[in-house]
Amino acid sequence: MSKASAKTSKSASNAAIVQAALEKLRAAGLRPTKQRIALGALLFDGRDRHVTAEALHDEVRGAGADVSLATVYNTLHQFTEAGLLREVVVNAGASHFDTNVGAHHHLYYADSGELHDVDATDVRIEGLPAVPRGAEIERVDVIVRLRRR
Amino acid sequence: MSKASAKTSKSASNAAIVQAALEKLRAAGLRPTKQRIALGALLFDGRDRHVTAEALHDEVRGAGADVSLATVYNTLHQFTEAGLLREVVVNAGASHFDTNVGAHHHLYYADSGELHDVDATDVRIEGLPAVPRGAEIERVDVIVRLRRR
DNA sequence: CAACAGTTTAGAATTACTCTAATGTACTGC
DNA sequence: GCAGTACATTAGAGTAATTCTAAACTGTTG
Ligand SMILES: [Mn+2]
Ligand SMILES: [Mn+2]
Ligand SMILES: [Zn+2]
Ligand SMILES: [Zn+2]
Repeated sequence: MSKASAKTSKSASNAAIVQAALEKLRAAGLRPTKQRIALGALLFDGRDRHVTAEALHDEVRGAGADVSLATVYNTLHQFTEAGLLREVVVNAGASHFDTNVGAHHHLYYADSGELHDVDATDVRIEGLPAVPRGAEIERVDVIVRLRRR
Repeated sequence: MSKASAKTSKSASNAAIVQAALEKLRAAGLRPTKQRIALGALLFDGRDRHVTAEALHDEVRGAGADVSLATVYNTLHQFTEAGLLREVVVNAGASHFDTNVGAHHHLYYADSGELHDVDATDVRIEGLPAVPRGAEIERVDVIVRLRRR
């Protein structure tokens, strides 16, 4: 594979991903700026990802885009409000933003910080108390904390 | 009730709580210092409590003891390591330290920050994937996030 | 009660994140 | 195409929670 063709095929697949990101942004009523497209292209490529603001910032800059950390935070929160991401808190240090917005739970490797999804349709939780009056459930999170043996 | 007798009875019940805290510390191999006893007396009075470092700091100083914030943090972590407390992370802002160290889950009121315990013996979680090889479960947390309706 | 290990503390440092206010850019209507 | 405007980005300052440092203090042991 020549350098040129590699570059071309990379550009081609990028173009499709960028296009998809752009459409997601429009559908969410967010202006498709250069920065939001760059971040969206990394986040909305079909994989289930769990990113930290810092990690995503490093990643987007590594990919050649010039996006400030403030914009990464702004964008992660806007995406979350738009329902394109979900915020997951597993440790006191930092929030993780999750590209899987369906009902699911997590396996958390405390030592590496890795998060893995567990589809919620397979999981039944029984014996929880009745929802207190005047309150409603926003979400139920199950976190299985794992340790390497 | 006279001022004097109120003071006496308060001192008497305090003495019992202080004594219990002191024994807990010795059993855990922690030197029973003035600061650790003051914090222990607040934490180990039999109630199930969920405190933040800042809140406990305010509380212990309100009770007349002179304990620095650094010591509150040190002590909360030492108590946690000793199994006298457990750390609960429900929001990105701050850690909560839980005096209930038995197996249990939480109801979390997102708006007020309140945490309520749900005994784990009543709760069955089915359909979780097998524990990955090379890993073992350290703990399973269920957090029911509630919103006022 | 001396000696030492363990503890406390003020204040500086770090980390994750938010805010401010100035500059830049995407959309709308012409 | 080209304002005009509302929205977006950003550097850098600010904040909140927590940790670190290193000097002073205290509980325990012999
Ligand atoms: Mn947030
Ligand atoms: Mn901790
Ligand atoms: Zn997930
Ligand atoms: Zn609890």
